[in-house]
Amino acid sequence: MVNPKSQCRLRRPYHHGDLHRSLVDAAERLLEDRGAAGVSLREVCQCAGVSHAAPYRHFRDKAALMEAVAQAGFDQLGDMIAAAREGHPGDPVKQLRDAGVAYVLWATENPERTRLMFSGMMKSEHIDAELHASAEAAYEQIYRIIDDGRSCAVFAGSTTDEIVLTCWAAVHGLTMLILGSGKLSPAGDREIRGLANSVCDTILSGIQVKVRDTGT
Amino acid sequence: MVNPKSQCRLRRPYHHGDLHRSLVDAAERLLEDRGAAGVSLREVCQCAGVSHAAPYRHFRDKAALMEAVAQAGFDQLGDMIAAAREGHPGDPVKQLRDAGVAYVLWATENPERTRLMFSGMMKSEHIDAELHASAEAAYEQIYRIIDDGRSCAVFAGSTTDEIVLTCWAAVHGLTMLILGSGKLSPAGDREIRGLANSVCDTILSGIQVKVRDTGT
DNA sequence: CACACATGTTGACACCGTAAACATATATGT
DNA sequence: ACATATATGTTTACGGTGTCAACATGTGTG
Repeated sequence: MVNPKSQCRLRRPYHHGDLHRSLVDAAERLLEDRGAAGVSLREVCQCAGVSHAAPYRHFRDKAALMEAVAQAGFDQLGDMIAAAREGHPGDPVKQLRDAGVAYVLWATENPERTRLMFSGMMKSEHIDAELHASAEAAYEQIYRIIDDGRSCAVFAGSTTDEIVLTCWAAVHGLTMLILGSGKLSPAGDREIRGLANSVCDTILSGIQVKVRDTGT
Repeated sequence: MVNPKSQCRLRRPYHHGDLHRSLVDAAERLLEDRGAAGVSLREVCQCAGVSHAAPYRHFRDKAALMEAVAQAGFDQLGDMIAAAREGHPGDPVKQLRDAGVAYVLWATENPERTRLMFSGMMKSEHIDAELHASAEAAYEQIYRIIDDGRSCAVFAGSTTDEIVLTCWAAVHGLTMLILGSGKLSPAGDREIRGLANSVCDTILSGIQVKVRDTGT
């Protein structure tokens, strides 16, 4: 039941269609190649082809818009980890390794989004419930890997949560060091993969049940 | 050789004395209880009792001022780690554990400064050489711990740098998760200490030379 | 077809970072 | 000692930003 007029509505209808989405996309693009400090709401608007006050019909704040961007990031990141998990059914070690590498790779490919996700924005105040849920979902993926590993006596350690925390911390920390310090700024995926694997190795050798060493 | 006038110079001499320092201090205070987004150069000025353009005699930028704050942070952090190292001479395991705990504790006590240090500010562009040096010095402390540990066959692993990276990443990652996600927001030092120790344990059990298990 | 409502626009405001022109205190050379 | 140069702080001004209120324009519903 399409209004005949809408068939030839080719240029900027007064109503934008899906501004919410367009704004998030524009903000995402702008964020990734200008850095968080360099993204202005007004430019996002201009980039989405609307006036500078339009976003206020869809987002409470500039902060709220950025929260939406962060949430989208968490969803993507969670999917990457989920994929790693489903890629090696029944093999928690490989799952964990792949998940770690995927985490680092995604983050280095989306540095600004990653920074946004983890620093400050969601810091306190009134984090949106949805954002929190998305972040939780990503965490959940790793939790399952570790929990499976403990069920089949592959991983050892006091608590699942404790192991998850350590793994997440190690991978996340590596990520942040790569993104942040300028100290580590590996050129390509290959080197990043190497670092990620190295960190995962150490962690794994710390949480795997020790293989009985029967001497030479 | 004091000018007689200067003896009774009790209120605001036209020249501030040590504005550089005052500005860094004010920025630090303001940063820690308003968050990075809420610190305006103008308010820093007002807080230091000078006009809003005064900083430009001492800092190229607002960014440069924040870099100075970050640098001070790295110096403090490095000192904490150095103290942990010197607290247990000849015992790399304890050194590493204490350093890790000190790291996390300092960071949670100075959350905004920590966020500033590691996210974005130093990201690229033209990081000040001094800042880089301070960050490097902190890293150096951990390097020495690991290197000592390898020298006396306490730690095992391919490269010292690789182990340092993993340790730093794990501790730094834990820190960032505590600060960032809202997921972990431990109330007091006790719980933070517990988490830090837990992470350090796992790492240590991954990098220590395996004790020969001779059976039950 | 009239009216309510959602969505987008315009204009205004206070604030911010920055720069140029100006003022003042200290240092330096003679 | 005094004049002058330099370092440091102030004033004024400008463009850009986030946000809000008033207004305009479509869309849906009786």
